[in-house]
Amino acid sequence: MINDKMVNDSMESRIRKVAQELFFKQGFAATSTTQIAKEVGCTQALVHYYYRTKENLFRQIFLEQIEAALSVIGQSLTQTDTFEQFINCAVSMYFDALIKNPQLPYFVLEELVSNPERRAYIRDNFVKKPNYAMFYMQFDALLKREQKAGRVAQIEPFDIMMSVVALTVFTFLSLPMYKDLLSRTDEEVKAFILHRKKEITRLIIQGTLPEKTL
Amino acid sequence: MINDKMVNDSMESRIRKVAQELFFKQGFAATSTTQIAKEVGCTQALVHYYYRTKENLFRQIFLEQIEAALSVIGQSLTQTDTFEQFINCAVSMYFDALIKNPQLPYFVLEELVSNPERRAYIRDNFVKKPNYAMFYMQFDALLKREQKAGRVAQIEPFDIMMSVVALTVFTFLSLPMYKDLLSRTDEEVKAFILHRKKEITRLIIQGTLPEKTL
DNA sequence: AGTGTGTTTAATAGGGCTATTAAACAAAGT
DNA sequence: ACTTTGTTTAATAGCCCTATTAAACACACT
Repeated sequence: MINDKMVNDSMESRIRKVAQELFFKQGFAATSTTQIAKEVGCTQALVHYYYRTKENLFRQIFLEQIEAALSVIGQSLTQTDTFEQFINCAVSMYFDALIKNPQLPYFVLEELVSNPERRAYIRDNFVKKPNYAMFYMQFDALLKREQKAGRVAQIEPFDIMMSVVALTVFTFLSLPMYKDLLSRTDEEVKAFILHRKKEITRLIIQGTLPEKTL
Repeated sequence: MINDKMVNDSMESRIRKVAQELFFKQGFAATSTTQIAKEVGCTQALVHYYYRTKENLFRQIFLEQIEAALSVIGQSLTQTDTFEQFINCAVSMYFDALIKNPQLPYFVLEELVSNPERRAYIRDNFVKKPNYAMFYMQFDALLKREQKAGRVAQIEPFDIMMSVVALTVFTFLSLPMYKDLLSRTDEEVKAFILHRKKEITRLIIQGTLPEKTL
């Protein structure tokens, strides 16, 4: 059995892989090309040979991750019909994606918060792109349809999105604190994530029921 | 009119004030004592004269902020009787506190996530202290009482806390993105915060209603 | 005037960082 | 055998950082 990583163990990809791990763990500022090189087992000059600048190396990794994260969201819309189905599906897919990549939320947050230029870059290259607008319009249409049918309360689509993202993302942001402050084992952390997934789905669905049914 | 800051404009406190602003804006790693000194208008040696190390200076600011943030939570319990009142009060106080200090959530998050030693420090000095446990027990008692009375669904107190904190904190974490990615004015940002405050309160209250009333 | 105390600066040691450059190395093509 | 091309290293320039030290400064007390 030969997998991707064994085939692709060139220095270039090893550097990239190690860099990603370290950037995820420590952020951009706290990670040096020297440290990356040491962990890879090559000289620091080689990191610059392949990627020229640290910023360059970082940007490649960052954009790839953003793109992957955004693509997850779009998928859940094509597969569902009712609002409840959509929430179930979206939260589930979101969680599954982040379980495989639990440091992603913090990584993206840190680099977007601490660097205004990166925000400008994301605005111009993602938010303004038709993909994003289309997703939002599709979601808006689904929601309006369900609201007309009396199955969902009159809440702004943006509010629902915000709440779902907040609850989901924060779960992963808080993991290091949950683990260390409350002295939890890895097993307990895993159980906590799955528990929150269920509770978040429940909260959103109940919280968006129309008044009539209350 | 003479206020605190005018009276207390000694170099020591000016350094501390500037340091806090910069740590808030940029985080620990990205802020240098040289930069602090430049902004204050003194030599970098003076920063070390008063605080000896950068870590020391940081820790003083960090702990003060944590302590202030935690004290806010406790207050809302003493003033309320029903669960709905409590949620209203807690979210409101939380929001009001963070509106005055919008960078606090990111600041605390960053330093807790990126530094395991600080987590250990917080665990030993705050989580294990009776204050925190007492708050949790009080909340637990209030919740159980309301659940018995059939006014609140059977949800774990920890889940409710997590959801409230997630929704509140994330609102402020996302502000830079909300502003820049969606090109919002400061006025719009302010309105957004107040809007989210209302929606979050609504979501939590409706999301914790017992089945019978649904 | 002189002494002491606390504040501030200039200078610097010592280290790590990014990025570049020239040289060594390896493998393939001719 | 020689050249070419791509990979890797060693060395280093140049910068910024933290922390320390000795010296200058200011002010109060006697």
